[in-house]
Amino acid sequence: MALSRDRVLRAAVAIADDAGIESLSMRKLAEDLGVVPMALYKHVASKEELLDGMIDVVVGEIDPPVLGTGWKSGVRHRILSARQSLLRHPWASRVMESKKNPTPVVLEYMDSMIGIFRAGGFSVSLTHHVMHVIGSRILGFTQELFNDSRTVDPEVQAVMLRELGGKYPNVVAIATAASHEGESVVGQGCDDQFEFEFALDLLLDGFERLRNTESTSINHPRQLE
Amino acid sequence: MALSRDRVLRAAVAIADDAGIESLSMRKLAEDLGVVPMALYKHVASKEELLDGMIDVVVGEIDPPVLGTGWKSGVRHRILSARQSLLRHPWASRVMESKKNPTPVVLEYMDSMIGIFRAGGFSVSLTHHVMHVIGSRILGFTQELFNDSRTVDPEVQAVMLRELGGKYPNVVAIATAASHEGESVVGQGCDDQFEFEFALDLLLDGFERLRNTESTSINHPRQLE
DNA sequence: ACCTGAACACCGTTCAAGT
DNA sequence: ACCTGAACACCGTTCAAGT
Repeated sequence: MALSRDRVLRAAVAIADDAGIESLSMRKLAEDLGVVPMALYKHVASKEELLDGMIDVVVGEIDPPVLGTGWKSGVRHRILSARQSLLRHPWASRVMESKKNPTPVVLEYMDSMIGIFRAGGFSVSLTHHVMHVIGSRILGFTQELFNDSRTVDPEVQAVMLRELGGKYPNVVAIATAASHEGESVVGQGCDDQFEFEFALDLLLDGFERLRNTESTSINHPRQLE
Repeated sequence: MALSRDRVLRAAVAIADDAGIESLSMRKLAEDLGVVPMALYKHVASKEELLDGMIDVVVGEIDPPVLGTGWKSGVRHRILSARQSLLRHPWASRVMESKKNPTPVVLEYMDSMIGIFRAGGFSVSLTHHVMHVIGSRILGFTQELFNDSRTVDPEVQAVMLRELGGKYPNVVAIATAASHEGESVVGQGCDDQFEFEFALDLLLDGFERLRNTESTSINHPRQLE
């Protein structure tokens, strides 16, 4: 019955699910919990942090990675499970896209996804491209991960990286390799234009292949599993 | 000097570009224009309609389709130009995703994109799948286009379709073909789960091909043009 | 008939006053 | 020391009063 961060987050998710994210206000949330608005601020520092916590609830519902079934089915199941979460909480992807910094839970999700590709024999560099391709499709936060590295003191950055490397080794490996020219540990982040065209051409080539084989196929060129 | 819809929209886009979409309020916009807040409501019915108009400004900046260079380069240039617009106006994709109904300008953009694929020899059905794949990447509104068709009177729907068909023949062709079982003109819209898996598998197959050929290639398996 | 100030019903968050 | 009501600085939009 006592108020807790968990109870606050779950009530907020329920409001957003039922009435839409635009109906979620601190005052409405407090009312639903039978509490004075200011009481919420003991469990979340601000509405911003409330939204972060709500994203973590959604990401926490994604199935853990299934190991030993090959990278392709591993990634496939993970992404389809993520989609189920996002369908249950339609506000989540938009909220995710509106934030500049991923939460630890989101980083953890990305790290384990990267791990699946690496274990499947993908090079660090190819994994990086591939994460860009699926990133904006499934969870729209990848591109901004290290985008402020230019304005950060390189020494502070190195410390940050070493610290993060303990918890998210795969993410750090990708981010480090992203400096194509290698002038610094992280460089100026990765070449977004390159990544965008990489993804675009991957799709266009796929479209071309489908078009060329369509005559030998029916309506749906691919079976549902 | 006189206030006009166009001047209101351009001022709103300027605020969102400079200070972020969260800084855009009717009151701030009025102040920037040297006008009392209520004066805006003669040119836009509500903030919602203001946002629609702003999206139209952004979409209006996308280059018109280049004809006669083949579907692949046509689509490629169109999408890269759309990306430039969205980079100039970083708030635009999020606003677009938050709306349930596309504006006529957006429909027009989709219609001409579909036209490029059709002229390039893509079947209606394949064009439909392919639009789903790029839709959520480039402009995130495709999926919701006809999602309320179940709750609409079929007769009203038929009239709507005939009317729309004049302006957006390609969009209507795609939407009509989307009823896989053909029980009604539009049916219950298209099978989102199928479309999602179609896109996912297209990407996974592409990843696999890249992985398999990576040993014979260097860092970037694909040249920038 | 047109225009607009004040008002209404909200926000997220601060802060001082009360216990 | 803790808790919280009132207050502050905002919203989008309505509406009646003024011209």
